[in-house]
Formats: sequence, C-alpha cells, structure tokens
Amino acid sequence: MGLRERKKLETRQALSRAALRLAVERGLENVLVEDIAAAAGVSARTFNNYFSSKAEAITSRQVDRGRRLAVQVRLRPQEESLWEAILEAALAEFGSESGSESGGASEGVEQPDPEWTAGVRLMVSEPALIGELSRAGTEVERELARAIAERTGTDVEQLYPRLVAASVGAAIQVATDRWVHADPPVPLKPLVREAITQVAAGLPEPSTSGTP
Amino acid sequence: MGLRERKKLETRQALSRAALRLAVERGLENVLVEDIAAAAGVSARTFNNYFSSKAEAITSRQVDRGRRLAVQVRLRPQEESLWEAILEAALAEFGSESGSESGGASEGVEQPDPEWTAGVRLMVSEPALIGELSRAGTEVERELARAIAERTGTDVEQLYPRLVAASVGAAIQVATDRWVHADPPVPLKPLVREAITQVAAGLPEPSTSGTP
DNA sequence: CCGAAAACTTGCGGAGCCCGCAACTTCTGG
DNA sequence: CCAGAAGTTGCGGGCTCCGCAAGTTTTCGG
Repeated sequence: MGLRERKKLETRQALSRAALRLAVERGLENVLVEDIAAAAGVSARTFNNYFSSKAEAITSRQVDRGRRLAVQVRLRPQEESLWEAILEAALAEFGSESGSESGGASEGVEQPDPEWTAGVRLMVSEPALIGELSRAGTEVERELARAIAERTGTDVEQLYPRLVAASVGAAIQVATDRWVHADPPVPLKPLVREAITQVAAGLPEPSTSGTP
Repeated sequence: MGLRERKKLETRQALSRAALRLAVERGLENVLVEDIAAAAGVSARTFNNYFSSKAEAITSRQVDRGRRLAVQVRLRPQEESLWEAILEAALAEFGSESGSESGGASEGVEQPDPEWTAGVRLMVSEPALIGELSRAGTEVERELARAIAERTGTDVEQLYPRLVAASVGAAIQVATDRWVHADPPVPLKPLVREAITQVAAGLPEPSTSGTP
C-alpha cells in the first residue's frame, strides 16, 4: 500500500475518531465541522472531501463494521447453513466490545471500551445519527443481500435474500439498542446471538401462560 | 374538530403533497423549500413550522401509513394470533395502492395511482429520502413494539417485541422496494403477504435442489 | 357578544452545512 | 527526474433551519 493511500486512510480515521469523540464530549449540536477538522489537523474543506456530512463521519466506524459482516458471510465455510454462517459472522464482528484498534485488546469478552459504548449510545439516541445509521444500513444490507444470494443460489433481485439481509440488520440494530441501554451493562455477544436466533426461528409468539 | 385543527391539517397535507409532487416532477435537488411553501400557499418560514426538513415533508404520507399500522395492530381481534393480526393490519394498510384520498378508489386491488407510485419510487431511490424513511421508521417501530408488547403480554424493554417490530418494518420495506422496482408492475399486496409470511416462518434457507 | 388569551403565520436575521471552483502542494509511475 | 495524477485548501455562494418578535386569527369564558 502506497504512502498516499495510507495517509488517506489515516486522515479518514482521524476525522471519524475526532468527530465521535467531540460529539460524545460536547453533544452533537455543539460540534462544528470546523472543530472536527481542526482536531484532525486538516481544513474544514477537506472534511467534506472525506465525509458528506457530520453524521456520516460519526457513524462511519459502526457502518464499516456492517460492511465487514457482509464480507465475513462470504468467507464462512460452505458446509455451514446460511443462518449458521450469518450468526458466526455476526458474532465475530459484533461479539467483542473492546477497542480493537490501538493494541491492548485481550480476548475482548467483557471489557467494553467506555468511550466506544458512549459513542454507540450517542448514535442510537440522536435522531440525526439514527437516520444516518439506518440510511447507511440499507446500503450495507444491499451488500449483505448479495452475499446471501450467492450462498443460497438465489437471485438478489428476489425477496428472499433481501428479507434475510434486512432481518439480520434489524436483529443487530435491536441487539445494539438493548446493549447500550442495558443497566447494569451486559455483554453484547449474547444479545446478538439471541436476536439472530429468534429471527431465524420466526419469532414465535411466546406462550402467555408463562406469566399468569 | 375545530376550525383551527382542520386548517392545520389541510396546510400540512398541502405542504406534503406539494413537496412530493414537485420532487417527482423536477427531482429533489431542484426543489427549494421556498417552492414547496409557495405551491402550498404559505411562507417558507411556515413550512418549517410543520416539517423540520424537506425530506420529512416528502415522506410524511408513507410514514403516517406506518403509524396507522401500529394502531391497527392494537385493534385487531384478540382471538387472532400475533402474526395473523400483524399480517391483516399490514394488508389493510399497505394492500391497496390507489389514491385513497380524493374519492374514486374502488376496491383498490390493481389500480396503482401512477403519481403515488412515482413518489414511492423517489423515496426509495434518493439517499436523503431513504435516510429519512428509515429514521422515521425506527420511531414508528417503537410504537409498533409497544402494540406488540401489549398484545403478547411481554415487556417492551425486552428483545422480543422490538425484534418483531423491526422485522415487520424490514418486511414492509423490502416488499415496497420490490414493488416499485418491479417491471412489469405487480400489485403490492401479495408482496407484503409473502414478505411477512416468510419472516414469520423464520426465513428458512431454500433447498438449492430446486434449480439444478 | 366581547375581549383577553392562546395559537398560528410571517419576515428578518443569522449560524452553519455543503459544494463547485481554481490555485497550490504532494505523491506516483515511467 | 519529471509530467501528471491525486489530494488539500481558501473562497464564494446557495441553501436549510431555527430563534425571535410583531402581527393576525381562532377560541372560549363571562
């Protein structure tokens, strides 16, 4: 990878990081594009060469994660059933909540990076970020649908692969939402497993006899 | 209903209609808030008293439809299972694609209002509108989740009702997407039925032996 | 029927976002 | 080493959205 591309990636990450950090610290309304650019050491104009909105910059890490999920699904061994593959890929991508970035991550089972947690909490509570997350989510689901169509030998233009992709997206979204709102905190992994498992089971109505 | 509220509703609808019509005619980029307000006979400032963005105005009809779905689910007879109730409510709300507005709608089985079709097509193709649709969709899903929680006697703070709501949203979204892209045109109702049925069945992987 | 209070509209002003454009600087490939 | 591709930056401008305060219309109690 050339120097050029490396620098570009660095700038992009610096901008995204700065955007998230500042938004968590001060609240979204109190962060100007100017501030983010300054924190990343570039001009405000350059910010908009990388991201077409503040929201896009802030959510880009989470969105990238979704993109990797689609790739992972393609890479899972063919012996696995579709839902096995999806579940394992999702757990691999969303299962650990430590800063997978700057070293120190152990096996990442329980140590939620508080900064990232706060970031995700912001994303799912601020309307503008929810919107961006969903918008980008539908793009990611398109890629996921392609992966699913390939795996199952169906046509991506049909209902099935898109339904699966959209449902997986919904499951991850709901699991994430429950995770950030959980008090006391719980690990994300079991939530994702549970959500995807339930969706794959058709979400049967729970017997009301359980709570008489 | 007082004069006041009636006028308010009229203005809101006039704005929403004008926004959608103009956006379809000229493309989203070539419509100013000023134009929409003028077409509805109010000032540009007033536009923003009703809608906090152009996208919100354009998508509001479709979003209102989702809101009514949540209400319908509450009203379905208790004898129905959850998924029956959801399916019937969705078919009632999304099943007919004629202009349910200005009279003439027959039984609304096949006569898609071309203007509305074009509108929905715009909504699912323009990124800004996709985003707004998704953002508002998550709000609607919150209401739907509450309805589902009530019906099933579960806690809306748990995974289950939210998963169902999100999955239903995904199903409708996918069905709508397939509908507007179908060439030649197909009626929406069967797509919605199929999508919800498949989701309620857990989206089993189709046997690949079908297409050898 | 009337007069205050509440609700709504509107123009103005301003902060901020985002983009096109045209220089300028930096990296890349032959 | 040197063209040209790629990236950065300042400038200018159009647009969105909001707060505010004045003006207008509807409501409602007496």
